[in-house]
Amino acid sequence: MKAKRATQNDVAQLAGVSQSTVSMVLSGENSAIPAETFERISAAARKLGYVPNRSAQALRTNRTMTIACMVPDITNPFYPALMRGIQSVCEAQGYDVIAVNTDGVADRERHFLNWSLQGRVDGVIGVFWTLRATDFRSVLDSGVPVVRIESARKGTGDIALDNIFVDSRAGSFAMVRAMVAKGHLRIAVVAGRGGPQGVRVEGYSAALTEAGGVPDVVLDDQFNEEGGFRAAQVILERKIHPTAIFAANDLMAIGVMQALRMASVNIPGDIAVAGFDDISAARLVSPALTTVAQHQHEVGIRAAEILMDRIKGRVTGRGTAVEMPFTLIERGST
Amino acid sequence: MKAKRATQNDVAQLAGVSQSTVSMVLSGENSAIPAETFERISAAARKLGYVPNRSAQALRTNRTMTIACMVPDITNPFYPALMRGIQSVCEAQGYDVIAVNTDGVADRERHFLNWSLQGRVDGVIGVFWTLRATDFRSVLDSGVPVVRIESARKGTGDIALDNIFVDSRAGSFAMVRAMVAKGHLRIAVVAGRGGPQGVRVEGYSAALTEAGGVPDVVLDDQFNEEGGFRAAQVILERKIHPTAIFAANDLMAIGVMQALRMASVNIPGDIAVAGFDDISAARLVSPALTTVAQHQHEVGIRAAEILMDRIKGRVTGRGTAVEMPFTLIERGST
DNA sequence: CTGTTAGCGCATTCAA
DNA sequence: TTGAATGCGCTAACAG
Repeated sequence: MKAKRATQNDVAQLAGVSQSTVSMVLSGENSAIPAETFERISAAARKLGYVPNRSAQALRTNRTMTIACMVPDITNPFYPALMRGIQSVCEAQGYDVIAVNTDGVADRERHFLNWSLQGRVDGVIGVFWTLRATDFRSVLDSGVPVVRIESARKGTGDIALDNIFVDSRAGSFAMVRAMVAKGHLRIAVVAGRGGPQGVRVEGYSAALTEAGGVPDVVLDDQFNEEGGFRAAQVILERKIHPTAIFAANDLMAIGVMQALRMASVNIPGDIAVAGFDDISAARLVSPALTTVAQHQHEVGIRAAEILMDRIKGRVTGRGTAVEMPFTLIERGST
Repeated sequence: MKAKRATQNDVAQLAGVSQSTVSMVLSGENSAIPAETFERISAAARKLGYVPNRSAQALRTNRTMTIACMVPDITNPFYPALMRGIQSVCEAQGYDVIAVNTDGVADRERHFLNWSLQGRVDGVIGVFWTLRATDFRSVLDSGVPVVRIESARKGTGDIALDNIFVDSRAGSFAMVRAMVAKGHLRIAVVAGRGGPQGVRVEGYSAALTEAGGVPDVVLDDQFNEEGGFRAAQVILERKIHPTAIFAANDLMAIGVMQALRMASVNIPGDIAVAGFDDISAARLVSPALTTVAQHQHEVGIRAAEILMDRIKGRVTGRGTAVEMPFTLIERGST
């Protein structure tokens, strides 16, 4: 067991050449290598089952050909979809994409961001809930680009931190306005504590106030179905119910729907429900969920393109902020 | 820009000690270091913003403190849940967990498995659709343990490949038998082509034949909602409909339900539907989906424990096969 | 207690 | 066209 892996040295010995020649050949540097030597070395490598050691390679070249996708919670379907978009771009350029869970907590966000300083990845695309622009300074200074996915336009000062965002506030605003247009005025909002949902609540409040309604915010610690479920129960316990509930993300909206269904509340007859994100489950629940699409796959693609531009040096200088569109998707739940 | 990162050498110089002393101190080897020196070095490190280079560390120690979770498709909610289980165990022991998408295709499965040979991870937990036990030989021989998550008991010969599985065939069998018990005999099965769903179809066929029914298998290339949706449409085009549809995973089942709903077919009145996996969406669709739970979170935990035992050398020798239980979950869809 | 020495496996310059 | 030499940043003997 524990056979040592073959190194270039082993290959060189077997092929009767020097290690550096092996390196040349196996690096694919076409240059000036006689077919005969080439063949001999390749054969030796194959015979020994030679596989390059990436740590050594990385140490030497300072490149890992790996991109990290850092997200709060991979079990939220929003993120896997994002990752797929990123992957489609990065892999086409020869980069592997790995995903890690930060749980949206400071320690872990910092921990994984540190990977960049440790030379483990060549670039980062991530959703960070606690880190601020300045937290990225050292990473960026060390030459590892970062693209941050945000929910509002953010300034990055003179830092080379790229932002890509969908304007969540505007999305919420539009959604709530649409609900108002349908005759709702008593609209409650259900959101997670912390995280990025503050701006969505803001948009909600603005639209509702504008229409003459009174904001009614119910928060829960969890951003998922459970949180939505609990929040909805809180709402249902009151004497007077809202005519509509807007959830700050689809997972919570689905939880809300479940609670309503359990309480035999008709959707959308008694209470309409809307969400945010347009995860794939949104159109599968019944009634299908009205929501604000963020087009996460496209966001991932665009983010990856921005990152690649930095990595390839096609873009330098201070960070950019790219806005991506949202779309109101009206389905049966409203 | 591109400030070079501080190395132990830089720290040593600033602290007026040798590089090896810095290594000792920063590696946390408590041993015999005077508090004074310790402080001086720590201060210097802090001042320079020293961060260890993991590539160098890995090259030297042959350990990365990283575990890879390799799955076919991270957008299938089954896998993120699995990953969470793995994470809970590995991180408690100081290992980071990363996730990668193999798409269940041979090239990519092999590509990522190769990571192990490249010294990028210390262990692998994965779901592999195309690789066979012998494909893991070289990786295992090189000292990187692999735990494979399977859908049936598999022999691993004398290879140190650990398996953990839920008996999918038995799960399907039980589910179909339960459907038969409810009076269904014309039961169609909807499954993806390739992948692991063959054994589920087997279990279905066995149970149905036993009851005197005739297997009716509808395949699609995709394992997700889309595939299920298409397959259901194929079924609905026929003159005679089944009274129940069993889908080889929940995603497909949800697609089936969507197709039925669109065709105004009552669930479960006209056609009952059942799935496999018990992803979290299963209890959120309407009617809630009857399914076979695989307890992916627990499977992840157990798999990680097995992996850690190997990594820590607590277990050696040929591979094991651990069976995990499934549970029939009856909900509104049947 | 701390410094010296020796690589880990590879890419790369410089000679030959 | 190939080889010898160097060092990436770090850990781990081994001396002192």
